[in-house]
Formats: sequence, structure tokens, C-alpha cells
Amino acid sequence: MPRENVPDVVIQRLPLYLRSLVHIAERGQKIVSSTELGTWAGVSAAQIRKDLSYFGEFGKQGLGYDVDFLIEQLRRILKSDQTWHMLIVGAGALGHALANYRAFENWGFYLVAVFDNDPQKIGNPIGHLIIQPMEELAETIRERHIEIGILAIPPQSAQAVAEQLVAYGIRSLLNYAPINLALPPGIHVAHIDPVVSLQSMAYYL
Amino acid sequence: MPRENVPDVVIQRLPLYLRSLVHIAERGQKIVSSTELGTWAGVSAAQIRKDLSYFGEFGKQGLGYDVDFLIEQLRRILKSDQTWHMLIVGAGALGHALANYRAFENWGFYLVAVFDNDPQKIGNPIGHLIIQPMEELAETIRERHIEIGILAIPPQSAQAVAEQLVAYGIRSLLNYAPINLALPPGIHVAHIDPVVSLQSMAYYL
DNA sequence: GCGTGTGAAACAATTCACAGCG
DNA sequence: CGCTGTGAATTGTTTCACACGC
Repeated sequence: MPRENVPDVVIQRLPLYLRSLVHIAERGQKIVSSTELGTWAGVSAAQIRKDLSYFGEFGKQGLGYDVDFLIEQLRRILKSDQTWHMLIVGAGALGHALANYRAFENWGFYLVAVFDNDPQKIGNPIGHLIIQPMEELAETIRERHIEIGILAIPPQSAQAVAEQLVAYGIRSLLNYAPINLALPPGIHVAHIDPVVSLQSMAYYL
Repeated sequence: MPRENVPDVVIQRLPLYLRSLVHIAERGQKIVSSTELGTWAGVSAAQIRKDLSYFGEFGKQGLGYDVDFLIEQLRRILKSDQTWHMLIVGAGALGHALANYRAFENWGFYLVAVFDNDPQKIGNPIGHLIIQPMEELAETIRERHIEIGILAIPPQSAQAVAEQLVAYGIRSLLNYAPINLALPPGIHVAHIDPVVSLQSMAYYL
């Protein structure tokens, strides 16, 4: 679909544009210029136009972009117009917060299973699901066609669990454990670590 | 302290080096080469040497880096060798998970107050703290010398609350609300949004 | 006239490759 | 000899500026 190879930085900005566009649409606005969208998203107008140009021509010269149309296109490009199945490993405080987070489903990301290795927790409800034992991992991934794994476990076990998930067919991981995962090429890992974010900010304090 | 102006990407990588070094130190290793550290942190050896060279000469030629010494230096550079006071606004599931997250204090980040605007929640315990009403925001920030604010609230109120925090002297924000904040220059904002991370990953699926 | 789309120009980041030193 | 530190070369990203079309 992309006309040529798209830099990763561009892919990381598209969700920000999409979020800003939804905000603009909710205000009832139908048309937006790259300048205005750039102000909302915190990037330059030229950058928005260049980024979008990797994927096609979505604007109207002299006018701007149709907000609803551009939302639709970005959803398509980011594959947020289809359904993805996710699992969480780790039913601690973070696992619970994620299991109750309602914003995933708007974007096609459905949580369909939660796992933990603590016998005390297995069988307990979490969100609208039941905590399952790790033994059911392989079977559930296969049967529910799960593509995305979320790690909400301590760093000590993160590498081993990540390897299990990859072995069972997961290709995308959202890692909340504060450790750098070493995984084979082709596996995509996104990292969320508040300490890393805080440390980068503290530099400027 | 930095010899010249340091690119922001470099600052964002230093916490990853620090995290890897701690891991290496816990295994009892005393010396590490840029090649080995790079493998752990997922970057090239040359990049590590270049990044560190912005701040000084920390290695020994022909040998490598003293692990403990480099940890000490990175803690100093990232200001993680001193104490910072943080507050959370929003005592929902995420606020609770963050309030119970034990990893902050290892790095000098101390949570000293949690706020919410829900009268039902005010006065309830959260972690080792008590949920306070928003009216006490200004006073608490001043009295407890709070430098960092964490937003764990719905996106509708995030901009207004962020502006309040800035007005009361907060210069660094960790924003969990899925909205781009527009704030005056000089204020540092780090964003954590799992949907943004998932959307970037889904592109490659 | 206004705002997009896009080559060209400017700028930034990364990698290379090697001198220098323990 | 091995590994750091660093200019130089390369690669990647952003900004500029303008032709084009509504």
C-alpha cells in the first residue's frame, strides 16, 4: 500500500494525527488545513503534508483536508479499521487497569484473554474476563487468533514469557516490564516504561 | 554540564543504557564494552560511545567501562541521584496502579500526593497516601515542593488540569490522557498512550 | 488567493574507520 | 592487542519554496 518504504518515525506520528483529527471532528469541523492540524498535533505543516504524501494525495488544493475522509484513510493505513485480538500476561494492578481500559475497542483492539501464574488469581474475574493459567496460553492464542501480547509482569520473567508468546505465534508485543527484550527479527516490540520517561524529563529539570 | 547541546534522542537513550547497566551489575559483572552494552540495550556500539562522549570520557581504552562507575555517571547526568517529588491527578484504576508502583523510588521519584475531583473518592487511601480534593492542589504543590505532575484523568479535563498544574509551578508532566497538550514553551511533557503504541505496531502486522 | 504535494536544500543522526592509549 | 573516543563520510529527516489546481 505505501508507495515506497516509509520511515518508522512517520508511522509513529500517524496515530497522533488521527487522534487530533478525531478531536477536530468532535468539534463539528469538516475541513482542516495542514497548518491547523499541525498546531493540534504539535508538528509543522510541512511535516504533515510530507508524511501523508507517502500514502497518497488526500487533500484538496486551496482548501485542505476533509476531516472524516482523512480519518478514514488513516484508520485504513494504520489498520485500525479492522479487528485485532490481544492478551495480557500479568493480572496485577497494571493488568487490571489495562483490562478495564475502554479506549482500546474504539480502535479495533479487543482484549480476549488475561493470564497469570498465581494460583490464587486464576479463575478470578478481571474486566469482563476470567484470569487463566499460563498452561492455557498456547491453546488460547491459537483458538482466539490472538495477534498482540501485552506484558504486565515483573522484569525477571518478561524475557521468558515473551519468548513463549513468540513461540506460540505472537508477532507484536506491548511491553510494560522495565527490561529490554531480545527477540528474533520480525517481532515488533513497543515499550512503555514510566521511569524511562521520567528520567528523560528530569534531565531538563 | 554537557559539553555542547545534546540532541533529545540521546537523552531518551540514556535511561535504556542505565537500565541495562543495572541489569549487568546485578549479574556481578564489573566491566562492560560498548559492544556488549549495545547488545543489551539494542543499539550499536558506536552509538553508545558517541552518546556518552557528549558528557565526558567514561571508558578505559583497550578495556571498556567500569559498570558501577558508568551507572553512577548516568544517574548524575539524568539527575536520578537526587530526590524529585511527584503528584498524580486522577485516582481511577490507572492512578491506583501508578500509586502502588514501587519502581519509582529507586530512581529518586517520590509520589507525595494524589488528587481527584470525585467527592466519593476524596479521603480514601491510595498506596500509602490519601486522595485529596483538587482545591488543595496549589497549596500542596508549594508546601511539598512538587516538580512533576502525572495526569491519569480522562482526556476532556486533561488540558485544563495541565494548565492548572503549570500555573502552580509544575514544569514537567507525564501525561497518560490520550490527548495532545498545548502548553507554553519550557514545559516538558512526556506522553504515554497504549493506543498510539498499538496503532504504530499494527501498521506492521 | 489559498493550501496541497513535492523536488531540492538544509539540517540532523548514525555509522565508519582509525589514531591513540592502556 | 583491544576498545575507546572522535572527526569524516554516510545515511536519514525536516524544512523550504514553489508549481499546480481548486
